[in-house]
Amino acid sequence: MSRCDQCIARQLNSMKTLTKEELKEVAACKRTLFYKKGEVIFGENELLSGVYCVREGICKMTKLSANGKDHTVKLMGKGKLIGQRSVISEERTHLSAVALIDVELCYVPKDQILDNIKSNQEFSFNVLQNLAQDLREAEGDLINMAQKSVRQRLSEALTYVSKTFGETEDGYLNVNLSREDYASIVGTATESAIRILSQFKKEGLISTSGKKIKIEKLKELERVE
Amino acid sequence: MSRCDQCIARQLNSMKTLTKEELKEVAACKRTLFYKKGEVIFGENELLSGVYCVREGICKMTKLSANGKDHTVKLMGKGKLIGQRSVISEERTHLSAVALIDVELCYVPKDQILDNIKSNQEFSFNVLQNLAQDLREAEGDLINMAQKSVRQRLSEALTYVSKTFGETEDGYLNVNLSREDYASIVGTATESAIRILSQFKKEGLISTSGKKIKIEKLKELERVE
DNA sequence: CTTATACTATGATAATTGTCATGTTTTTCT
DNA sequence: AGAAAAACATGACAATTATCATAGTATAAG
Repeated sequence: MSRCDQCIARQLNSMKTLTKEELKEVAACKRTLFYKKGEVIFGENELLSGVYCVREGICKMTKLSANGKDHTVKLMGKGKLIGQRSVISEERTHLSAVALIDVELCYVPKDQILDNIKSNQEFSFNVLQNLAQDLREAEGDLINMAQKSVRQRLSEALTYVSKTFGETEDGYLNVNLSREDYASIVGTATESAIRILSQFKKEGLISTSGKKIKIEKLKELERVE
Repeated sequence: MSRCDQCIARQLNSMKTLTKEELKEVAACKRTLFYKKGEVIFGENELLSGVYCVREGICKMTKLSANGKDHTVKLMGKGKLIGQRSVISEERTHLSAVALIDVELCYVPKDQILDNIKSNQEFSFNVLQNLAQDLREAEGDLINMAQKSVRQRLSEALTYVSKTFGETEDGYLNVNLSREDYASIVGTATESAIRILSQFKKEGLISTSGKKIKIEKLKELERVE
């Protein structure tokens, strides 16, 4: 049982507004969990008894479709709280959470979260603002899906991964997702994602080395139509 | 300046948790507004100084796309609070609000809302739950957009309108949207929406009289692929 | 009532995207 | 290192959806 007050991940979400006392309580009841790439944290339609704070790594939130493929609704990196929505609305999960790469998570029982929402006004308002932000992003994604081509969406996925998870010294994306992962994020067939990445390569917008991707011309990639 | 405590619309949202005293304050500062079909309540990228509660009618929340068409993200019927997200996250609007049919709205200054969020814990938690619910719906819509065909999405739009806004005695939808409205909701070209509605007619799933639509075989319409 | 305007309808065609098949390359495991 | 598995790549073709053109129909305004 480690302390929470110096956790970097905590600084990135609503828990930054908790008092020292409240943090001690969280630290006392939390558990640290490790999942390997591909492991399932929870599935669809489950009842959660707590939320998971991403300390290290990235999870994907996915929904299985009728045809057996799954769509990645969003990626959760360091500091993101997984399961918050379900816990707050007291509903079953409608997405599953899967480790996209190896992850370290802190599990916090839901009562700990709900109690703080009821007692700490600053915390509560911060959660509210975060949810509002999430809602804005979800609506933005919806509009992108409705109005933009696969090509545009894939170019945005690449720049998103670059900006959110960074690049190595030699310019490659820090996180190496498979073509299938990209297809699932963009909402297209894996072959289509592969084809368009090949186009981007031919056009000099990106280059690859194995499954590693380097963005060569960011400005032009962002202007793709 | 009318009273709020007996307003039906209020019962449908977080304001149902306000105390009599708080409601009096809201009643004292609110203004009732009327917009005709097609009139704009606010545009994209605006700063809002309050929220709008739908007392009567329906508004659509839309986003203009690069090609000049706009996409309808959601419909706001009786009791829905418009602008709540922007006010809470203290950001500019990213959608515009337009009267889909004639509407009557109550405008409530944002301080009135924010003050109640800070002082009334029950209200605050209710707003939180509503936002969580909205987020769930937005993610659901995103997945539908990614995974379902235009035909499926249109059939869902029809059943949604039927269930949400009801039907007349003779079975026609209470709200008569244009084909263009449906296209905007479904995220397709107007011609495609028209074509598919024609197919539905031929298949006996719906019938029409002028622009009025009647769902003939709900179960089968819901099973459309 | 009639004329203008907006909405609905449908055909023809093009563009985008998905599916299936097949082969190559890369990674992983022993 | 070598075999097996997974991921990547690409062609051929099918299905879906968008776009353009054109015409009919309903609705509102004068």
